[in-house]
Formats: sequence, C-alpha cells, structure tokens
Amino acid sequence: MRISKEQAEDNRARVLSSATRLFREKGFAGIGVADIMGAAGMTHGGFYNHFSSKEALEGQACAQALQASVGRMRAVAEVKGAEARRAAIKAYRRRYVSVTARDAPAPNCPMVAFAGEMPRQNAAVREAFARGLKDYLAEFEKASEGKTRSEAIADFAALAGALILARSVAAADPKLSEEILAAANARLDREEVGSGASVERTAPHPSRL
Amino acid sequence: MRISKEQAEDNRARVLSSATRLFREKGFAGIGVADIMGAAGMTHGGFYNHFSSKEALEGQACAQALQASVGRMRAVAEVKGAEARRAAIKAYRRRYVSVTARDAPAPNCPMVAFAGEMPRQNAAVREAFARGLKDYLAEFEKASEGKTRSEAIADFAALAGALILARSVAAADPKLSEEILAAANARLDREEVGSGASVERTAPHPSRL
DNA sequence: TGTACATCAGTGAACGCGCGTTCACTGATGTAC
DNA sequence: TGTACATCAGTGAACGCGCGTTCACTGATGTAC
Repeated sequence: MRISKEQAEDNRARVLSSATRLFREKGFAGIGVADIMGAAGMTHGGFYNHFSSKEALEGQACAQALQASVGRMRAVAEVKGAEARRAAIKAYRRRYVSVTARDAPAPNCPMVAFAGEMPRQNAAVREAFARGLKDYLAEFEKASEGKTRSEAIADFAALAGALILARSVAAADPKLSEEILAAANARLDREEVGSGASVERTAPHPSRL
Repeated sequence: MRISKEQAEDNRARVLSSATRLFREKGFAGIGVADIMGAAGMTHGGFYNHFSSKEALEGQACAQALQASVGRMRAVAEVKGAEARRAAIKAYRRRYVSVTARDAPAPNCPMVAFAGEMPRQNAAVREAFARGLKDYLAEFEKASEGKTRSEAIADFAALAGALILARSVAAADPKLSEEILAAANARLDREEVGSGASVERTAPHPSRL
C-alpha cells in the first residue's frame, strides 16, 4: 500500500529516532535492522526505501545523537546571567557523573556510548562522530567560563572516563562503581572551591570522602 | 592425531593469548572462534576441547589481559626508591595518554579496550573485568603516593577518558585527537607542580570563576 | 621392555541460526488528461 | 471535477553469508598387562 509523502517522511524520522535510541542502548552491532524497524512500527523490508544500508543509518543516527547533545550543551552555554550559567554548567557536570546517568538504559551521553566502537566503524560514521565531538567540546568550552580550552577538554575527558568506568562495573561491583562516581564528584568539588558560585552544595551522592 | 599433554596445554595457552590480543584489537564481537584458532595455528574444531564456549574464553581473556595490567602497575608501585618510583608513575601516566598508546592496534590498556562492551557482556565476563579493574585501581593508588584513593581513581578515570576519546576520533580528526591527548598531558603537568607532597594544595585551575 | 588397546587433541565437514539485503507483490497515493 | 494509469512505501518470503557449535573421524599418546 502506497503511503502519503508526509507519512513516509514521518516513518523515516521514526526509524532514525528508534535507531538513535537502540544503538545507544545496545551498540551498533547489538541491534538489527528488523529490531529497529519493529521499534518504529514497521517490518524490515521497507528499510531500504529510506536508507541505503545499515551503515548509512549508523552514520545518521550517530550524527543525530551527537547533535542533540551539542544542543543541550549549547543551551547551558547560553543561559542568561553569569550566576545562573555557572549553576547550569555545575549541575550539568554533576548530573553527568551521577548514578542516574550511569543507569540510564541509553547513556545520556552518546559520546560515551559510541566512543569505544568508533575505531572499528567505517569512515562516514567516524566522521559524523568526530564532527559531533568537536562541536560538543566547543560548546563545553564556552560553558566552562574561566577555563582554557585545554582545561575544558581535560575536564570533559575526566567526566567521560568516570562514566565509562562506572558503567563498566555497575553490575558486577556496584560499590566500586559508586566509588568511581564519587571520586569524580570529589574532584569537581575540589575544582569548584573558591569559585564563589557554590553556596548550595547539592551533593547528589553522599560524599564519603 | 593425539597430542602430548604438554603440547595440548601449550596450545591452550596460545589460543588464550591470541584471544587476549585479538579481542583487544577488534572487540569481543569483532573476532570469531575460527580467527582466534587460526591465529594460534590450529583449526576451529578443536576449540571446544579447551573452552566450553566463546563466552568462557572471553572471560578468561578478560581476566588475563587485566591481570597483566595489574602486574605492570604493581611493578611501578614497587619500584625501589621514592624518587625512582615517582619518576616511574609519572612516566607511566605520560605513556598512557601518548600518541603511541593511542595508535597501538591493541590498546595498551585493556580497561579502555573492554569497558565500553561490559554492560552487554554476561556475568562471568563482567566479574572478571570488575575484579581486574578493582585490583588495578588498588595498585594505581599505591603507586600514586601522596594522593588519596579518591584522587587516584579520579586521575585514572581522566587518563582512561582521554585515551578513549582520543582513539575515537584518531582517524577522522587527528588534530582534535592530539588536542585531547595534549589537554590530558597539560593537566598532568599542572598536577605535578610541586609534586612531592599533598602539602602543596596547588589550585589545579586558576580560580577565575 | 615390549605389545595391544584405549584415549583424546586436533581436523574439517556440516548444522542451525541470525542478520543484512533482495525481490515480487500490494494497494493507496499522485498525476496526466 | 472525474477517470485511468503510473508510482512507490510498505510487506513478508527468500537468499546468502558468517559464525558458534557439533560430530564422525584420525592417529599419536598414554596405559594396562
């Protein structure tokens, strides 16, 4: 049965959204075309009406996921008022290394979800990822007022590393996992000392250290 | 043709070593039983004389790779002489976020190679990984004299994050990749200022916030 | 020590399953007149 | 505006390939006597 152009475009967007979510949850290799189409409410055969291959979809999903993160980071960087902006980036960092973010089925941060698989992806996917990470770091730098680009990049690498490691042992050693998050949080505390902005100490985790 | 017991055990060890290397290079899903057996100089049929399943091998390979890292870290922690020990851990950290480490086909650090896949591995593999990371962090802490456990863990997370991110964009954006490594190195520089003791509370960032 | 037999590590064909991709078909949409 | 036909998004069976696993077989090793 033929479908209206609007409906077809809508279907395509839904497939891409499903893919973006499922790839983040299960990895590129961990989810199949049929699953993705099923999640979008269709059967697998129509897939190739919208995408030339699974790899092409991976590239688009990667780009979409990362651009969404760039947008969220930009929103933080563009918060009006220096004080409010400082609070926003601070809250963002705290949320980043929280138990909530760790346990989300699809990692909040697509960089964390995809980074490990990138060395084995094809060129188009890698380029989509690299562009996204570059844009994201640019926004992260803007939001990190008072820090150099180098400092901001090192900060983000520290957040990403903590989240990845905490996720990797969450099931087998929850205690170690929370210790890793707590360590990342403690470092944020130390860095923020004297920042003046932190009156209210919203410790999402009981800081045991 | 039957093989001597020594030869059989030797073959088993060679399969495990091949797997340890190949899993790190290509990921668990990226390499097959036949490839691993081929790399060990045998055909795929004999695999099940030594391992009950591919997953069982994954667990053993994970354990072996991580214990090797634990051993290397322990060697650093046990270097004789305070000065030599400080130089050793410093060199280790530098090497960790170097272009050389980034470009090694099998990541020098198995934690970095495997962490991203862990949430989707079975319980045995995850436990082998968690035990290895726990042991490794204990040695890393010992080697990081003058730092608390929390600080040492945060340090390692920062190194791991920088290496993962640098690897993820190495092919598509080498400039960004090296910028990430440089940022991690710059942070090490800052931290090592007056490295001798925890006395010197060097504000890690000029507190301009 | 020598002989006969049982064992079992390794071989390679084969099985079964999952998955990416293709294809003939359907029927509502879009279009030409 | 109405009619006839072409288009093409979606369907579901089928294909082909790779991969984990199984199995009958081989023949040197290990062992019982």
